[in-house]
Amino acid sequence: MAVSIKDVAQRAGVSVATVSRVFGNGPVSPELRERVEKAIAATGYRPNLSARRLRSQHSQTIGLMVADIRSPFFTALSRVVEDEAYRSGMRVILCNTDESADREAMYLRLMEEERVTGLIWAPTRGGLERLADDDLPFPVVLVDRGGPVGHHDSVVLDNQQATITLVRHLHAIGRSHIVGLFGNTSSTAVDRHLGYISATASLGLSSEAFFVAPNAEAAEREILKVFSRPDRPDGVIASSNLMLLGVVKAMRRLQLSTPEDVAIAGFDNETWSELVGPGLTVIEQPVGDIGRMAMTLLFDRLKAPKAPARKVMLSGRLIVRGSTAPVTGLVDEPVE
Amino acid sequence: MAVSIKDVAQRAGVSVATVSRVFGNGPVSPELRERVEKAIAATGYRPNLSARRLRSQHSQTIGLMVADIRSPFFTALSRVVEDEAYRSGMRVILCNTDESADREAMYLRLMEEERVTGLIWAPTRGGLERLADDDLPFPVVLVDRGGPVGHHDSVVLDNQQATITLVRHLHAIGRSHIVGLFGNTSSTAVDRHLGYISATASLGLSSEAFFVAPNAEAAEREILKVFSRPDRPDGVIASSNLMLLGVVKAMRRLQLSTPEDVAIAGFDNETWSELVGPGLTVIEQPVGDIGRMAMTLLFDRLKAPKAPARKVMLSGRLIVRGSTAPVTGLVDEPVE
DNA sequence: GAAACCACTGAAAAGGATTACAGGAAGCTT
DNA sequence: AAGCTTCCTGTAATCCTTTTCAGTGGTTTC
Repeated sequence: MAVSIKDVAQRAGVSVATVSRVFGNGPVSPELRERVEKAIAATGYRPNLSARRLRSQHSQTIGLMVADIRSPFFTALSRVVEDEAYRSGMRVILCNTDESADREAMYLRLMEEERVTGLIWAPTRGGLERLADDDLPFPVVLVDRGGPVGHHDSVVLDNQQATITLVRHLHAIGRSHIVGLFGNTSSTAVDRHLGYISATASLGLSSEAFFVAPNAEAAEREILKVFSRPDRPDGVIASSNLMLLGVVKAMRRLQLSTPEDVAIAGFDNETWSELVGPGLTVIEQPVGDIGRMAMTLLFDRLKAPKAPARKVMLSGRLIVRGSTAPVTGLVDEPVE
Repeated sequence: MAVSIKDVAQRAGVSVATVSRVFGNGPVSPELRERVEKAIAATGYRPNLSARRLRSQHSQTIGLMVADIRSPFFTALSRVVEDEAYRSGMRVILCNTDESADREAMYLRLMEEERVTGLIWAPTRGGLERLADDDLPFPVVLVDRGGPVGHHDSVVLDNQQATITLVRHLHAIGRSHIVGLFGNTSSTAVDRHLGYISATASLGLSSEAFFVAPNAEAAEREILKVFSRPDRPDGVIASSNLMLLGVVKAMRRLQLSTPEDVAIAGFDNETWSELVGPGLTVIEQPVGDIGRMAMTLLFDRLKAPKAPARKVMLSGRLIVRGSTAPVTGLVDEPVE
């Protein structure tokens, strides 16, 4: 049996309340405090967090639910959230939903059982819909994927604007047949698609969007299919990091060169983004700010449960690299 | 106040013991079971895990301590560990130590307070040393970084052999001046360095190793320094994924081409490894197997606390890509 | 028909902390 | 010197479950 607060109290010749107060910074005379601290050191006592949580009725735990921690954006996000949490003496429970609504539901139940203080969640579209009905016993901050501002706080990239920026950029370097490749599970893709539609329309460009599972393999397959048609696009915008990699792979497979034959761009900046092919043009998400803002929204919500929901949109930053470098002699200009 | 087991019992007209037994699959008559289940559904009751853990004296929680979840190997590892854990009804507490012994110590204390069932840990060299003294109240499985088989189970790549494979491969494509770049915090780097020494020696090659912080920036700086000297190496082996990216960056900066001027190779295969530069030659670690084996060792250890410690070594797989493609006309052969 | 057994069920005792409450000693005020 | 604070300290209740133990009623066995 592990040493409990009772053993420490006995050894220090004080009551358990006093030992507890030494931990909780309650009023304890210097003399007793020292005796207790000695007893703690001697016994190697460690407070039992389950007991503490049960009695004090707060778990000091927040949940983090994402599709897959291996997706670079979520990797970075989780690191920020964990750091912020530990800094405030909180613990994080991480769940990978794999974009499955069933797993989301299962993990939501787990969150309830853990009595989490709050949840930071990048929901699927299905999960988002269900969330409207369910009312959960803890505050939820949606992250990365928000939907319209409704019952819950959220912090997302300004996806629409970011995609408009990408389309405009491709247009500016002389591309006119730009296809969009989007994920088929998240609201993020919906917003980015909206931006794509709006930008192509306002520039008088053709508009053609494809929705696939948000991973490299599906993206590669789809692009291979699209590019097997006679009228080849000269630009591709991919809605995520991994999908962009799929596009690059497809280009290799088709022996098309970037940016000469096709200019490509996407989302999320990583260490390797500048090293893939001629360097990938991307919208960099301020993932640190997103994570910290999510935590801030969560803590604010805990203080003011009734305050109106807030939706925070952060802007992305366009990083231009070789994959969208201007190519002279393209399109109308005759090649020498 | 949330609904507790008492409320459910009352509503179902049974004792709390019966409700508890419904969850624990104890003996309950079909009739009562149904009444209880109805009451659970009606009240939306969720068992309180803190109370359960306190009473039943097992936390169903395992700790996972790694340097940084953003390091690709650890990202993948954490995903495997989480999956396996949830499959067995366990939860995972993830900690990022940033290679700091202080943070390791701090998180070890946290693990004790959480009463974790066991810990999977990629320790720093300092942490490994301290571990010999400390005796922790839960089993520890070392992963990725093992040191000599001592008091604890471990599962690691056969780092020495893997590095020998890399050196031999570079030699086989005609490189003779191969430098090694290793991390300065982990035992992994020590083992890889050993392999490097042994391979270069047995092949009669020069041997020159550099130890830096295990990230892209430090690696890039070091390589820039090394390559500013008159006698330029024609091969580089980097001890991790991120360091290899640093090497690639340095090559770009120096305007050296790969593999013509310098062949480079490293560790860990990622989605983007084949897309960086001409494709990166790497040793792929069986990270899925490593994670699952770690869990297996942990569970075995729980069953047999006194059994002798086991050290499992798994072999890596060499994936040859463009960064070490044979170049005709190199070295001795005259260029036409 | 008594004994043994079986399958359930409930009352009550943990499990290890926090915290409301009350008490005691010392220091101040009047 | 009585009365009031102030500052510590200890007692005991409480958080929500699981689990032991002691039935209870019914069935089988001899």
